[in-house]
Amino acid sequence: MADSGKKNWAVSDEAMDGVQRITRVTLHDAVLNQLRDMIIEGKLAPGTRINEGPVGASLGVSRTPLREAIKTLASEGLVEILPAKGAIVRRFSEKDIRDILDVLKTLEQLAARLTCAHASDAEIAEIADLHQQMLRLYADRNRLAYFKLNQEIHAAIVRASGNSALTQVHEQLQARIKRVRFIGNELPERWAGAVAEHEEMNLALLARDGEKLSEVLGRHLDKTLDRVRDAI
Amino acid sequence: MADSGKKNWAVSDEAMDGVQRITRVTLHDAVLNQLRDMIIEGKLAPGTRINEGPVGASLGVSRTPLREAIKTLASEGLVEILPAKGAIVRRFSEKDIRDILDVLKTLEQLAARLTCAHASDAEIAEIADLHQQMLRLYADRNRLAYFKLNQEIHAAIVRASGNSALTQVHEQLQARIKRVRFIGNELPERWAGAVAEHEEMNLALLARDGEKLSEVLGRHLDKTLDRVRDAI
DNA sequence: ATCAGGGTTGTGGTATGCAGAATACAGTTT
DNA sequence: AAACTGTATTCTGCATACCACAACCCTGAT
Repeated sequence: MADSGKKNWAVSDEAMDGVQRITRVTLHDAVLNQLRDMIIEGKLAPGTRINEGPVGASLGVSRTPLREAIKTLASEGLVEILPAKGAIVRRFSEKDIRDILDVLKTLEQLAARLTCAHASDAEIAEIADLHQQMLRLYADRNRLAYFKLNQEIHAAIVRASGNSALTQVHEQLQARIKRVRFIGNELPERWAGAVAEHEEMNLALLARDGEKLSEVLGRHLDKTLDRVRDAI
Repeated sequence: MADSGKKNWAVSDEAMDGVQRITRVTLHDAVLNQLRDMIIEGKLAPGTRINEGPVGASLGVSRTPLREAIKTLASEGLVEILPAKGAIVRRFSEKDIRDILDVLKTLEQLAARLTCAHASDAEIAEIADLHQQMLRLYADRNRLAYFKLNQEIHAAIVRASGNSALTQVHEQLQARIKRVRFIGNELPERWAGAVAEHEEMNLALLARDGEKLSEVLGRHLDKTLDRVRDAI
């Protein structure tokens, strides 16, 4: 299945090591990411219609790539497409959020066991490092940066599982509730509680105690619903 | 969140009960489903390039909806898009399959508990009915129909959980390995084993024994990897 | 054999046109 | 005034034409 090309390269593979592939970003991708961010950040509120004309114009893009991006967003569950009416930013009910959190919980618990069992020391150290950074952001009460790093930690734990299907699905569901999750967590005591749970998570991770990590993550996500409930 | 329109209808809601909404299928959707089926059924083999020109022509569709459908397929993980090169049907390695099955197992086990706890008797009866139909197809050695019903049973168990995020994610992952799963299961003894497991599943479901159902599903999916291994 | 050019193909993107559905906006009736 | 109806307008869904440019293919020269 691997690349079986046997070319003799003028430049050795060794020499090309740290070189990062140049990434041609298609307009489709750019628009997709832009729109996704706008939804998550709330610049496009739930219920908002995505009008191809104006939106495309404001992004400086023709209808074609815009429409492609919208279809992709629909398949990711961030917008709904009503035939002949267009796309509207999806609105999540409390049950939707609960359902998503239930699945996320299960996924992260699976990831917890896999990561503790298989991840490299380097990966774990990196997550622990993220955790330390996050603590500093908490000390500074830098909510936005804290939030982003928080999401990144969860994503990193899942990624370290080495299961790409798991990573992708987790990312998809995480994206759906990012918005509401950010709005929640506003009260100081809730925030403090979340940080305490993360501290537990970090210890379990460093000890490679999958069961413990799974248990803490479960609690963490159970409480998340309470934390965000009034943000819906 | 429900429709809060307070119009006075000339026709009462009662009278409009059994009326099924007319569904306009956009070309985008039609093409999407068609292509997905073609990939799952193997008419588009892994590695095949989806050439916009010919494919569009053979489907009798212009590039516009075709390209939209391709982007959606990419987001579903069924094709890969290489910028400036086009889309190729994704090829799954054994590790990919294993990863997906691991996630599917976790998801179905979650569904098992939810369904046994919350599903209506009618839903469970319907699944049991599907099971009986499947047994008849097994008796007839009707592999294709058996396979489809088999997939439908798994999907129905998940759907009965009432968790739509779970349902959607499950469907997405299921679609990715449908193909390889169909090719597997060819040897009679494997087939018989799968049927036996389904029999257990059915009993657990009727007894609403979530733990038992979860355990059987776990075994079932663990064995699935063996069943399909040589089909990769 | 490797490499450099040159033609071909196909994608990514834009612009445009058009049928038909949705919506908004009347005008009419009761 | 409220409800209905017909019309105008907007916007989507889709097709088509067109272009730049990257990728591929082939051939010829070193």
